[in-house]
Amino acid sequence: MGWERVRHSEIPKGFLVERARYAQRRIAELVIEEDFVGTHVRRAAGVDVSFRENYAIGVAVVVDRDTFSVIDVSIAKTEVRFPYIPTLLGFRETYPAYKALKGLREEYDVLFVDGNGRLHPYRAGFACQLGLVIDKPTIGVAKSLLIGEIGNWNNDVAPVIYQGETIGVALKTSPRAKPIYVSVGHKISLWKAVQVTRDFTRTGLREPEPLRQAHNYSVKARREIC
DNA sequence: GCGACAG
DNA sequence: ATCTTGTCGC
Repeated sequence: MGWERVRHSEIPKGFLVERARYAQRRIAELVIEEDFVGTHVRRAAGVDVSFRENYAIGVAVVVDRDTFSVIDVSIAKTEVRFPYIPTLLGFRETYPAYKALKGLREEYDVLFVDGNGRLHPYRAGFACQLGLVIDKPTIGVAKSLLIGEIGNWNNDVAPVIYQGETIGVALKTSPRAKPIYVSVGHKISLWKAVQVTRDFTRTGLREPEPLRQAHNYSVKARREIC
């Protein structure tokens, strides 16, 4: 390492990228890739964050697996405190996402996060950061590839390899759509994460329902609350 | 050094 | 992510 150029202008005073990397190395050590989810995953939460002017709107929902219905919604508004910088997404979105999740009244077995988990240059993406804070099984789902190369497809799945290691999976949930990228956030194995993602994705739709719903509510909330 | 780069 | 209307197609 040694060099790191990052958009400097919008970074808050006192924030050192070097310290963020230190935190990420620590996060990477703390993440657990073993399954803490039971065989029956009945409820999943999903979080999404949208922005408007200098505000971030975090939305969390809980979805029932059998009916795909939304049984709880929580919305939180915070001030934006950090710019968007690839590989540092967690420092921008963890706080609003956390606040939204804390507002949920219903329980959930697993959490879906809109962004990568271990599929990150330091193996410490947004989903890992949030997963550790929430301390629940967490799955990262990104809509485009941040790093790595896609290996051989086996039906609808392909490993995402980075530095010789499979740290994510490309998943074609819908035949025509581009794949989504699944990776471990916390307390779950990669393969269980893929299975649960499948279980919560409605046929014909690209994203798992908790994330789709969280995003929908997030778009609505942005114009009603701001 | 160049280019790429989750949301 | 956000700024934005209609429009082509299943």
